Amino acid sequence: MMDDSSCSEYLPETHEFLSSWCHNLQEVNCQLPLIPTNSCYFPTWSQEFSASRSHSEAEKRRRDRINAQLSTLRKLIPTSEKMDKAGLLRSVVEHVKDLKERAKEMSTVLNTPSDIDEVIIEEEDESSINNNILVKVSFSCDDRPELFSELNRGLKNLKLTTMEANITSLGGRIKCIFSLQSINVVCTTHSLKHSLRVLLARIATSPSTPNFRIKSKRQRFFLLAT
Amino acid sequence: MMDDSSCSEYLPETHEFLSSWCHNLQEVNCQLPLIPTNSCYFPTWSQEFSASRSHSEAEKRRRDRINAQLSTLRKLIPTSEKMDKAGLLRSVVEHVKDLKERAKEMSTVLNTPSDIDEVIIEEEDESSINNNILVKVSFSCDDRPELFSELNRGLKNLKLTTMEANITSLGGRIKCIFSLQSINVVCTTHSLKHSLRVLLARIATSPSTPNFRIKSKRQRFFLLAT
DNA sequence: TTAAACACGTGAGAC
DNA sequence: TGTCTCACGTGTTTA
Repeated sequence: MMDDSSCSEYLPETHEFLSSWCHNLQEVNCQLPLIPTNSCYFPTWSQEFSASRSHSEAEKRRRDRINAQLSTLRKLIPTSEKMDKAGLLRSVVEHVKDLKERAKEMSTVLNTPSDIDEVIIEEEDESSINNNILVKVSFSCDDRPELFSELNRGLKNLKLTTMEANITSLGGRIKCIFSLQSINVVCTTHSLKHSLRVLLARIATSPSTPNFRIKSKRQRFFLLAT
Repeated sequence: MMDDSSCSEYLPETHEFLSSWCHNLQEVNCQLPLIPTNSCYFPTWSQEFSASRSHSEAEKRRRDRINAQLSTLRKLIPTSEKMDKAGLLRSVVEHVKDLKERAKEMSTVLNTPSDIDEVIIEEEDESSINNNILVKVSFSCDDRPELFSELNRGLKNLKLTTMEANITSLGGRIKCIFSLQSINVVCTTHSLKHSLRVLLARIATSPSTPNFRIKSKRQRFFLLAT
């Protein structure tokens, strides 16, 4: 009944006209903001109308943001051209599950980094024999330049020496498999494992340096082994 | 002002009461369906009201379907717990791009099946020398039990013998690399390639046996290259 | 005619 | 306070 463009030309007469449409407006749930019949409230109603307009505009922006992502997804998922929103999202769910499963299978088969951070610590059998603590650590997280210096520093602090390391980096993720030996004779296996877990969890979740934004994040491929 | 449960108990008095709220209802855009002041229209309005109710119920079902998929996606995407819908979808887009990229990287590097069906046919250099047609075929599609018998039958029909085959199956996908020799002397290289492409496209898109429902029902589209 | 799908403007609640 | 997000009921369009 009233579009946005006519808002700036709003006049008391218009208000009267609009008011005449409803009575007992407190109870009727109109799509117009409530219009007091006493016209001295006009400025208030005007403000309300403007608020309502900005509200609907903000809501439109929100809808547009969501729909923009949906149409991006549509381009990413083949054969989703003519699907409705729910169907599209169902395909997306399937697709993501699928890709994750395959990525996981691949990492299992090829020992490449998994896409979830993980820390696995195993005690080697020789530990009890040699009176040394020997642990094997498998560690996955996002790759970033400072990772190794942080790892080295942390391991040094824990008085651990690296006997063997196998590092695989793929698609912005990194997987490290270490064989570590403790040179701290007073440390128990239990506390050592705990400290290691804390250290690695910290390193895994520590944010990257601000200027290291992986541009393609996935276009890097290098494979290191020792 | 009136919830669903009171609908079945709708009475003319109620209608009068509701009618009293508005006048000139043709022009006021109420959230109630239009209520003619003449009560002889009551059945019509009742129908309209019931239609409106089923409409809003259907709309609610639609919203629920969409939101169910969104919350499934939320579980699949880490760190998306407290994101709004647009943010969640942005993460999903990123995630899908990421996973696709990684899968592609992997298949490129490791010669494992890609997630899109593809047929690549190359003519071997010796073809011209030996007066034989030798082609190398790289073929990816969804894996299923009948695939090989279909392939064998198809290749036999085209009078092709398999000189060499390298087959990799991973995550419900399969990649076959064949070296094929034509024993049909009257066939041209061009027509042979075309027949092969048709055969492989048919096999790739042919539906699996009903009892072999692979869990990962991937969308497929076709990429042909020579 | 019915049913499904969408965009819209609004009220409620969070912060 | 204002700003943002969400669910809701509605009008419209298409099949």
